[in-house]
Order: sequence, then C-alpha cells, then structure tokens
Amino acid sequence: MRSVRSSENNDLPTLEDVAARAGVSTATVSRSLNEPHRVSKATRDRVMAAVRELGYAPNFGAQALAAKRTNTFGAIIPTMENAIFARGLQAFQEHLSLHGITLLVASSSYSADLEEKQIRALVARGADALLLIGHDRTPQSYVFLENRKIPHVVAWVYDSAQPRLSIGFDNRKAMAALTRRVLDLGHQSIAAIVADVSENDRARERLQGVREAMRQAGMDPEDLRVVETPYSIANGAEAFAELMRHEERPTAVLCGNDVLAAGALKMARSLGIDVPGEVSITGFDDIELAEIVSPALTTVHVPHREMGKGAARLLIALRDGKHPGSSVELEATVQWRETLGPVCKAVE
Amino acid sequence: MRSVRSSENNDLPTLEDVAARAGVSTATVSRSLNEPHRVSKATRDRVMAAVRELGYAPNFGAQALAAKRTNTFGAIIPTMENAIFARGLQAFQEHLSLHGITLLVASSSYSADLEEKQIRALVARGADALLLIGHDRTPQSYVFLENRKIPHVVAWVYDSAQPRLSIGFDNRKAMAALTRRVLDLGHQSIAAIVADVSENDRARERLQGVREAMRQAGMDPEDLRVVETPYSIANGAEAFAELMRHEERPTAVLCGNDVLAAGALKMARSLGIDVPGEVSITGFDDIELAEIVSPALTTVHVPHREMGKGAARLLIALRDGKHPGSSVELEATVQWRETLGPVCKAVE
DNA sequence: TCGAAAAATGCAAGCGCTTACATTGCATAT
DNA sequence: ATATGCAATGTAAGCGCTTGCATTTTTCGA
Repeated sequence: MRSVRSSENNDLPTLEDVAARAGVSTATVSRSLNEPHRVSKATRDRVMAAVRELGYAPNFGAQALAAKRTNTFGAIIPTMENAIFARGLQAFQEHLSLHGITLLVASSSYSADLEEKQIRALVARGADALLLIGHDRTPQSYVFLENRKIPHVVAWVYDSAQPRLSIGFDNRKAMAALTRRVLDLGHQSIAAIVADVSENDRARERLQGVREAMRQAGMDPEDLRVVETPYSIANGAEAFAELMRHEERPTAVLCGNDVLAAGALKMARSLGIDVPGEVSITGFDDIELAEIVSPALTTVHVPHREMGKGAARLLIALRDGKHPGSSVELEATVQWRETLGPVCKAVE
Repeated sequence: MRSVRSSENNDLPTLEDVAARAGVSTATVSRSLNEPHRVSKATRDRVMAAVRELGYAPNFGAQALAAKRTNTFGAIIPTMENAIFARGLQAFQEHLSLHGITLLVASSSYSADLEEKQIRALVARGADALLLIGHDRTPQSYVFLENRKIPHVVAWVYDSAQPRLSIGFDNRKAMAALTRRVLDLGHQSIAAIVADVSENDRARERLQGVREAMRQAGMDPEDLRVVETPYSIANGAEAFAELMRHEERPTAVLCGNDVLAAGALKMARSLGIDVPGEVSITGFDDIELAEIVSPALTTVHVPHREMGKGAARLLIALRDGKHPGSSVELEATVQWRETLGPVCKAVE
C-alpha cells in the first residue's frame, strides 16, 4: 500500500496539495470549487491560481463517495443502430451538459430483460437519474428503481392512464389520426407492419390506434392484416413482400416506424409496385430517412428535440428534489409527403 | 453528518453489513466478490447468500476510489445525430460489456475544442480508457492523455505514418480506389463535396485520395472542384445545387460520406437531374441509408463492426497493461450500386 | 504425530473528497 | 470600549471499498 503523502510523490495533485499551495484548508478549496460565493474573493483567487498551477482536477470516485452524487445521468434506449432515438438523445445530452451533467448511454436491444440488466449496471455505475423509453418493463425493474429511489422519467410516450412521470406523445392517438387520413382517401383494405408488441407499449398503442380509427370509420378491426417483425429495413422489406404475396393485396400499408416503412418502400420498388399509385405506405417517427427516400415518406412527426430537452428538465428537477410537475404531453402530427395517396381504381 | 453506523439505519446495505451477516470480515467479502478463487467455497457460499439476502450492490464511488479503476470506458464520436458511427459503436459496446465494462458516450460535434473538453470530462468521470475518432485533435488533448496516462486508441483511420495506436482503414487509399473506378468510366469533369478538412483528417485524406487518383490518371488535381460543408443531408443538397449552377457541370460528384451523398441525390431528383445518367454520385461509409436511397448509392464499404470490436480488444489489452500489438489496418472496399455509371454523351 | 508450507482469513490503513460543527475575525450596534 | 452577529475559515469525521501484511487454520510429507 502506498504510504507516502501525496505531496511527496508524483501522483496527480489532490485537494490537499492545492490547499497547501494556497495556504488554506482543504475545506476552503472544496468550497471555492463548489460554492464559490461562500468564500471571499481574495481567497478564492488564490485557490484558483493554485488549482491552475498544479493542474488540479477533482477525483471522481472520491467526489462521488463523499457527495453521494456523480452528476451522471443514464439513458437506456432500445437501439443505437438507427436514428430513431438519436435526435432526442442528442437534445437530452445538450441540455444535461448545460447543467454539468454527463450522459451515459446503454441500449437494451428491445429486450425487457436486457433493459433490467442495463438499469442495474447504470445505477451501479453511479447514475443519479435515468431516462427510460416507454412504460413496458419487468416488474423487478420498477421495484429496483423504487427501492433505490432512483429518479427516472419515461419518454416517447404519454399515457394519462399511467401514474409514472413521463414526457411524450399519445402513440395511439397519433396513429389513429394518421389512419383516419388513410381511410379518408378511400382505402378499404389496409395492413400494418409493426414491431413485436409484447414488450413494447409504443408498438402496441400504435397498432391500437389503427384499430380504433377503423372502428370509428365503421370498419371491422379484425379485417386488419398485421405482420409483426423487429424494426429493421430488411424486416420491413420482407414483411411487405409477404403482404404482397397474398392474393388480395392491401391498398395501404401502415408501418410501425420509418425504418420498417423504408424497407417496405424498397421492396415495393424492387417488386415494381408503384407507390402510392398501387399501394400507399406510411411510417412513424419522421427521422431523416423519411425525407430522403423516394417517394418521400408520409409519416407521423415526433417532437424529438422537445422530448429530449423536456426529459432533461424533468429529470434534473426530480434529482434536485424539486417538484417536477406532472407528465407532459407533446403533439405528434401527421407529416404529409408522397407515399400516401388515394386508392387508384385505374390500375385494376 | 450522519453518525450512526450503517447497520442501524435504512440506507443501502454496505460491505460491512454483508460481512456481519456472513460472519466474516469485509476483506473476505470483497475478495469473494472480486477474486472468488482466493476464498474457500464454504465461505464464499455463505457470503453470496448474504449478498443475495441483503440485495447488496457495491458502491461505485467507493470502489473507484479504493481500486483506482471504474471499469468504464469512454468514447467520443463526432456526432450522434446520424448513423455513421452507430454500428461501430454498437459493436464496441457489445464487446466491452462481455468484459464487464460500461461504455460512456459523448459527442464532439466535429469540433477539436469541444472534443478536448469531452476528453477531460470523461476522464474526470473516471473513464479508464478512451476511444477516439481520427488523429486530428488539439495538442493539449494529447498532452493531457499522456500526462494522465490514459489508455486510448484511435479508430476510423489507419495511417502508417502515425505513431499512435489505431484501428481502421486507409481513407486515402479507399477514396483513391473509388475515384479510379469513376475515372475508368470516362469521367473527365469531377467534383467533390467534403467536410471541413481543417480539423478532420478523415475528410482530408479522402480528398487527397481523389487528387491522388487523378494524378495517377494523368489529370491535374487542380481541376477538381471542391465544396466544403458540414456533414448533413441539407448541406449535401445545397452543395450539389451549387455545383450544378456552374455552367460546366461535373459528370461525377464524389461525396465525403453517405449523408452528403444522400443530400446530393435528393437535390438531383428535385432538379430533375438523372442519376447516374447525367451525373454520377458516390458516397462513403456504406451506412444503411446508402442502400435505401434510390438509386442505391455506390459507396465505400467500411468494416464498422470489426472496427468497433477490434478497438475494444485493443483498449482492454492496453488497460490491462498487456502489449496490444501494433495498429491494425482493415480493408475498406468499393461497394458498387447504382449511382455510378459511365459518362453518357447521348444527353448532350 | 509433528512441523513447515500453503491456504484462508482478518486487521486496519488508506483512497481524495465533502460537510457538520467549531472557531476566528471583523463590522456594527450599544 | 464592549457586546453581538455574521461571514470566513478551519477541524476532522466519515463516505464504502480495496489490499498489504499479519495471523490463523488447514494440508500434507516424513
């Protein structure tokens, strides 16, 4: 074990070194750094000079241990592989860094079990608070968060039925609005390509939205053809192909997100199916991709940045023991582009 | 200040609580957890039972403070907004988590100054090692890394002239190969849309690659028209429009990455310019986007996942004081798709 | 059966910082 | 002058864990 005092060796400078150099106690140095107003200007200047001369930087572990906080927040998103959460996360991070908070990111690969592990890992690493996506997770996850009293907020969803603090939009309502637009154009035979709904409330709500709109339009929700498949371009393409193999083709395919829709669009092209002439395709999320594909994707615009920033704000308030207010609902609106059109009888 | 011992209050259980419950010393508990082989099976079982019963989890700060390591690595990537680094980072993370290491991600927005700040922030947060992108950064960044002896590896580039440990591909060579393909098709008038090359060696090398290929083909590199602009779809589109406003239009536009190329492609479409009939467009990176756009992008395929995994391996070796070996060069190959074609005289 | 080496365990000193509480110094009111 | 209050600073006790060294227990060859 090391026994020499820090001033006698060549390790990194410590608070004590700074204190010695500035001719004050370690307490004063600590305060100069963390609560400058509690220290006289003269002393503070002297301390700061010493800090600079020594190239001092606080030791993270020691700080965390003594202060019982790390100034690190965690976020667990379903995937980093595509851009669905990128913009929101970027905004989240930007807002956090304004407050001197660092962001730690982990991904759960859309698995509740893996997410539970990641929650534990991030908390073990000292995350002061957590950003989570969606309400669906293992009961143990919630128990753990409760027990450890970890401030957390759920984003990407708003569900007034859920007691938990959240910021996002009503996935069902948004999808229902989009579906109404589709039905208004005369589509009678529609299909949906969605993610596995068993552990994903966003996907589930979106699907419910479609059914709800059908019901309102006097259609039977049972008639909706649904393909469940993990989010990816390739899967979207495959699912679309499957739908098209059926003898009675749908005239509109509603996809659970833009990635699936992009895949569907790609497959339509390679099958020589005209979009939106023969089949209309819609997405959800309005990521950059939606604007790039051709024809450009009609989708649901999601307020990524507001969500990220709002989540940061809520979480900081929560961590500081302030009352964060209640869940906030943002609007997700239909973004009209080119892949949605009226049913075209001419083709038949 | 709290003065009661942990066993008397309702805080989280500590090592001491576990030790008391198992009837051993804290040292034995610590060893059971970290070096199980140094403890007899009987004791270990008893300790583990106590751990489970108490729901014990080690305190991160204390562990970091005492062990002088956090089992956390950091990565600083230029941007999280698009998918350029996503796949590589995902692979990096997957490999790290196999070794019980958590990943901390920060983004520098392609700014060397900001990157320096992020480096300091991550190190302050206890990152044991860092993944960095490209060789270009402030001298102070390198001084800092040297002084603190932070293991680090540079990814996304391989440059035999650089002494620093790196894993990646030769950007210049890859771009030169692509350019040769372009020139072989008869293109005489070519242009490039690249990122700001002043703080970005990848962009610089790619540009040099184009010039090198031109020189080899007996052309004057001075004839290359170059537009510098930050990576984004919108900027790619704008740059392309600018090139097309010129009276003598290039017949091929080489873009610094797929995002710029996607923007260019989008603009070509809205200007009614046929790709690759009138103008060929190429990208770089081969992200998912490249396959989605229509026509599909001819680009340079980058071994994202191998790079991420390899970087993790190098970094772990480095941290453990083992000899990681030397820099590794991976191959980046031309990915032929649809946006590159021969010069079409017929149009004129 | 005994002694020595090896294995298992315990002891306790830190790791570098924060912060409750004590002390000092100084301006202001009396 | 003296008492009073407050701001500035210091003192020192932890925070919960790891680990070098000391001590105890076990193992095993002779």
